[in-house]
Amino acid sequence: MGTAERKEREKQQRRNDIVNAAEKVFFSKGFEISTMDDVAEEVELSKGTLYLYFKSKEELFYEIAKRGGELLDKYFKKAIRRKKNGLEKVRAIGEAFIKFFKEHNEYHEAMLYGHTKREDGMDDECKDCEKKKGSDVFVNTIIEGIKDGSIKKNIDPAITAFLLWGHTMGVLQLIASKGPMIEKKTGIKSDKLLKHSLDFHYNAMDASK
Amino acid sequence: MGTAERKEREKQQRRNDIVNAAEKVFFSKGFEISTMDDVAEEVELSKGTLYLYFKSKEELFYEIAKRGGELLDKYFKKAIRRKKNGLEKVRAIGEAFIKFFKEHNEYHEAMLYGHTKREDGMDDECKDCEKKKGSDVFVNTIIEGIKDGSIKKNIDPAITAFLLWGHTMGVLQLIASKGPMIEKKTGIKSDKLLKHSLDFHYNAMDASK
Amino acid sequence: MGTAERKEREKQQRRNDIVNAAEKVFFSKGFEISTMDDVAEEVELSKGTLYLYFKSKEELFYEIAKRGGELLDKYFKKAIRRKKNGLEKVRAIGEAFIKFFKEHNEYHEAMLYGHTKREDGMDDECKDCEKKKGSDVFVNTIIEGIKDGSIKKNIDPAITAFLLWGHTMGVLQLIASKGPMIEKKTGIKSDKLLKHSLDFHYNAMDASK
Amino acid sequence: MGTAERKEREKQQRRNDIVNAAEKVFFSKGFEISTMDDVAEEVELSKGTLYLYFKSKEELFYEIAKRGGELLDKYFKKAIRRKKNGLEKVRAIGEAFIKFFKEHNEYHEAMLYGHTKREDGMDDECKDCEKKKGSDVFVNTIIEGIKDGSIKKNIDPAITAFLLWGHTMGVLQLIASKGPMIEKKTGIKSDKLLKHSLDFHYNAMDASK
DNA sequence: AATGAATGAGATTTCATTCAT
DNA sequence: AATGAATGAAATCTCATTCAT
Repeated sequence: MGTAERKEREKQQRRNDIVNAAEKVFFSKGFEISTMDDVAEEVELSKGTLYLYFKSKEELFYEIAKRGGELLDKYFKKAIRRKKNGLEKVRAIGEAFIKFFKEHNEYHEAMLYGHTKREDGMDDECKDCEKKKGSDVFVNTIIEGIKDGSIKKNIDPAITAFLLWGHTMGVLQLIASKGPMIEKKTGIKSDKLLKHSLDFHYNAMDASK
Repeated sequence: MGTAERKEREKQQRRNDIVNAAEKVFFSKGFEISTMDDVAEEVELSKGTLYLYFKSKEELFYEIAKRGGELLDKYFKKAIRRKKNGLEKVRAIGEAFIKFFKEHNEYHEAMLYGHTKREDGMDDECKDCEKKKGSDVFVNTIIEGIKDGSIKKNIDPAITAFLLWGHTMGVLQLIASKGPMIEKKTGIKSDKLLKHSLDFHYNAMDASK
Repeated sequence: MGTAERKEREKQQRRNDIVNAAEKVFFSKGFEISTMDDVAEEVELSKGTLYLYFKSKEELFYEIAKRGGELLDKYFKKAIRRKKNGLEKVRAIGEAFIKFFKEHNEYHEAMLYGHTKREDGMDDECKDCEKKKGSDVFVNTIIEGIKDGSIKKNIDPAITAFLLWGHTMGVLQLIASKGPMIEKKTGIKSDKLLKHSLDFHYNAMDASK
Repeated sequence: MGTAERKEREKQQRRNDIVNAAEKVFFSKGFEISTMDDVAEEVELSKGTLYLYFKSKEELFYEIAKRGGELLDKYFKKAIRRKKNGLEKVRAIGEAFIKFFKEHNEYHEAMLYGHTKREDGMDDECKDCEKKKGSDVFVNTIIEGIKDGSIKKNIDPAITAFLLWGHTMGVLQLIASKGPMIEKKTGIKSDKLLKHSLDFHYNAMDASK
């Protein structure tokens, strides 16, 4: 009794080990360059075994992006707890976003890649589930803010959420590729840029302004 | 006399031919998949010759992104002509941006790629020259607007330009990967999203508001 | 009492199930391509179990060829029943051969494969048992025909049987690979070719001619 | 002058070298088992180079079967020279067939394989060219024999040629797989079997009988 | 008896890059 | 300047077989 359960748990654990190893490799070498051999060596399993758990390199790859999304979602969830209205939650989400990429910059490339790649052939169930969640939080929070009066009534929640998401990603990306150069040339820190970007939106949607 | 000149011209011409061929191949097959063989066949030169003009596939690749940047720059230049003040110019630049990606969607992946990739080993001279130009237009126009009074004095030109750039790229990218889904789910068209994104900035910097 | 027997019966049954599944897989995918995984999935047993009953893929494979041979043998047995002399029996055997490959074309590749492959490492007990049977029928029938006067006395039963067998297989094979082309080019149907091939031998051995 | 020619010759030579090496490997290990690595090592070129000359293992493989066919054809051509009528030519062809497989038994598996394999994806130009030639010789010779009166008028040249071909292949094949066993059991030599098989046809088509 | 996770040696193929001519 | 043959390291994925439970 409980044997099947244990086995299932072990299987999940192994799957997990593989993703962990893949992360380690992918994060240190970059995605395109990393090979299944690298991952196999890191996790100390045979290459063949990898293919028992993931049917292609791509699938293993998406698992990482998914993880990033899930983790980001946790940041969001934690951030909006104990905030008293929609506007504050939006602000908190934005800050969580910044915090996430500060603390888990490794996921940046992974999630970006998920953005970039043409999406075909992936498990439909899994595909984008993380991004859906992410953007849903945005939309729902904005709607909440409109209802509770903290956010202006005349903005479109869907559009605003989409822009908030797109803008933040865009800035993060630009920072990733040009941040150091910007700082060198203008003295402006990446954090300041991000904060500006978010303030931009808060001010625009703040019902009290 | 003039022989050296002619030679130089021919060399440039050949270089150009190669980039043209590379574009054709890259745009039709996608970047990662395209091979130097493909390009060589398209341009009807031997693979070895390609390496006389570009020292790696990457460099050839960046040449395309550069072209995209230059073309975009032309769109900008044309857009701001005959606009009477900085604010209008900024607006025009934003619209030119949208127009550019509508008319030359092929460059999207190329320029995005330029954004994404870690930048090492590139010819320092070439690297980013196109983006510098692009963002310089933004900065200069904003400064002009501040001077002529059409743009609020209390904004930071560098930060604003950077955000304008990053936001627009971010939205474009999100549209590229999720645009169709967004339209299906919410009925919001990509154009509307982009326009919203730009209006966002205009309104925020418009000195008359 | 009877328990051991039942166990043995069950074991045989399971073995049978496996061969059935293997046939299904092999016949639908082709031999070289089929994998033990395919068979395991089809029979709803684990791959490991397959190896309890057959010590290699090859052995499982030969089991199918063997079955084909046994089935063919049944066709032969049935065909010669109620035939009054050796010559008629030979004719009947030939016709049974054609009938067999018409009705069980699936076995063609399997038996051919048995022909083609270098034979090493097979269970000596099993190897060729089916073909022995098959060709024995030929030899015995010819001997019978010589004894009863329906077949010429001056032919060598072993040689004739061997040729009958080889010729028929050769024609079947040629038909399998070139039959359609032949029919398209010359209008000659495969059946006609086979019949010709057999008539060839009957006439040559018919004592009354 | 002549440089291009020389280059072309060298290229053909190299192509030839590869096929030679492939033959050596394939003949000694068997086809399925042989790898491109084996061939590359034998010919002392890199694996990549092999793919410059042949676009797949299959194609390289077919080249060997083709060679076999061409060589067989030469045997045929040589055999029918100086024979005075169709019947004698048919007999000579049969003997050449036997001689060929005695002297170049290595080609047996190769050509058989060509027979067995489902034929798709091969260069249409090349595919079967050798077999076409081979069987055409048969048909033409039989027609010649009918015309010159050495072969019976009431036989169908196409059918007869086809049977002659199929029977001979079938016997050769059976000999290859069972020959030694046959000899052990019955004392009948392979040569005798082949001769019998051919005589069978000669007698049946000999107009003087 | 049955499982099924793990193996690991390889198979085929690709391609950026070099270099002798 | 141009060639293009050659390279060779890698990359992805497969699968018969084993073995601890």
